[in-house]
Amino acid sequence: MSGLVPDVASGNSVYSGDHMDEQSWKIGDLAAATGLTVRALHHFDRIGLLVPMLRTPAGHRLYTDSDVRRLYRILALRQLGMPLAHIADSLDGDLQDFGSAVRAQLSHVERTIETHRHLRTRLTALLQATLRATEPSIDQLIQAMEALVQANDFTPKQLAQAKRRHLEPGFPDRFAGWRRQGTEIVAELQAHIDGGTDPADPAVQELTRRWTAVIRDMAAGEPAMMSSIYARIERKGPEVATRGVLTAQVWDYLQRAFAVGFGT
Amino acid sequence: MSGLVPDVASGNSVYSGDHMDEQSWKIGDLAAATGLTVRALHHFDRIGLLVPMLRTPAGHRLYTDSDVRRLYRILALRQLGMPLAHIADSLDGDLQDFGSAVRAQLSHVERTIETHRHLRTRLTALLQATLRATEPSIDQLIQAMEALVQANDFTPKQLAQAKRRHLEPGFPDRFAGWRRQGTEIVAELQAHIDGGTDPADPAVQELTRRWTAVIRDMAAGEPAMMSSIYARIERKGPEVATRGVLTAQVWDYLQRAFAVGFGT
DNA sequence: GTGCCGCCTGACGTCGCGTCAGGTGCAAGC
DNA sequence: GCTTGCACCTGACGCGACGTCAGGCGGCAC
Repeated sequence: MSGLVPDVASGNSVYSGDHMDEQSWKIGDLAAATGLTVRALHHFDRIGLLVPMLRTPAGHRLYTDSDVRRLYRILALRQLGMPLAHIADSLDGDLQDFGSAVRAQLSHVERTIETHRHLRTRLTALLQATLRATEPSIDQLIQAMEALVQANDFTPKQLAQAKRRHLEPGFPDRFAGWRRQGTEIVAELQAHIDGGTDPADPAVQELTRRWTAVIRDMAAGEPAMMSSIYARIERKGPEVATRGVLTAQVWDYLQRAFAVGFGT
Repeated sequence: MSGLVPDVASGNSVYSGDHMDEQSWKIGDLAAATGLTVRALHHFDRIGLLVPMLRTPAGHRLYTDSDVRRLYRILALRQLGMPLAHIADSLDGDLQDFGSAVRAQLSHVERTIETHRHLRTRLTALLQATLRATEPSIDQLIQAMEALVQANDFTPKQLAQAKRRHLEPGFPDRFAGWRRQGTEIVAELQAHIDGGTDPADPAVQELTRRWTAVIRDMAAGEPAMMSSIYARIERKGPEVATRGVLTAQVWDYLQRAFAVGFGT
């Protein structure tokens, strides 16, 4: 990018017509200098975003100094993820347009981040619920997915089963055990966050496995139930759904660690 | 969604041909029940994702029970943001395919989140640098954008000016003042984070304004310099770039607050 | 003259549909 | 039997930012 100067020495870029002294770039040189493709510059030309001021008699595009300056601005705005049409409006319009275009882009980016955060939650939950369970059958998969998609937290069947388990002898002790283990894991994760540990670190990955084991135990090994638990966390928020065990910060970190772990 | 049962009572959905007892849905009913459009179901048919098993003599599509079950699975996977082609592969293939498709989707989502976080940083930085400064000229805009795009932190000109300012009398005091104010603002933001305050809250918005004022003061009001500061934060990370004043968590919160503030 | 590289234009494909346009099926009211 | 109106059909274009041919021309080295 910083080497974007006219290639006068080689003579390649200078149109040796009437205006010997005017600097101009051929499309290939400009593409190489900016890292764009020739096709992209063709495209910019076609849509009127960057129409080169000169052509050779043979019809070859020649980009002048002012064209290159405009291209600079285009690339800067493109780096912000702005649509080319908005870039054209901004460059041809006034500052007012520019401000609103940037704001529109910002709110769009913000929405994208939010929706993808939810997607990530659902994806990690699904992997959690199925792929590490013993022999995940198609039916279990479907149930897990449906649990994720459903609007309410738990199905009547799940509630009935939960009630039965609730009445089993020793249940309160097991429940207290889950809380204790969860709190421990969260505390260790928080320590890693404060220490700046990478989520891919083996110690963190081990913590994710311990976390999964606790949840799986709570769900009695049923993927659909595990999905429901994660769906509940997503909808109610980590603090409410886990009654204070999990914080938003740790939950985000945990998911990043999951994502890394599954990626390998 | 939960009301997805064949509309037998009205008789609308039953093909009264040879198989009176077979339940089937017409495309409009199915669309209404699932919240999809008829066009989307046409599309699924066209690409082979969901081809209804029956047609009336007139060529109208009739979706059977098994078609509806398949549609359920399709929608569940679509909720995960998966491309339709991958959905088809997953449903027609084995569990292995499914697992890798989910993992691929997860890593894709993770990348999207990361890139959009960077975009958000650049956008807020640009708004910070230009739109609240006094009369942001086109040249200032361009400079601010270039500062954001450039690979190195500060331009030689900026470094020279910084050195001059460094030697001014009273500079160490002003510098200490910026640090103190920054630390205060960060502490208050952290309190809001812990308290679960919405980033749109007026108190938080006021803190963003105070933050901007400090940065603007540091940059001597020059948009390009402000951009460079934010670019530095993005590249080096908040902790390193601010030498411990700003944490990653507060930085994220601050940007969300910016996004909300500019959106209004 | 010939070969090669760079340039040109035009057109199709991507992804997930939305949105017409033009035609048919089917039930109800006249 | 005829019209009205709604649901359905197929086919085609559009979006966004280009990638990827296909077919042909320009210019330079040998």
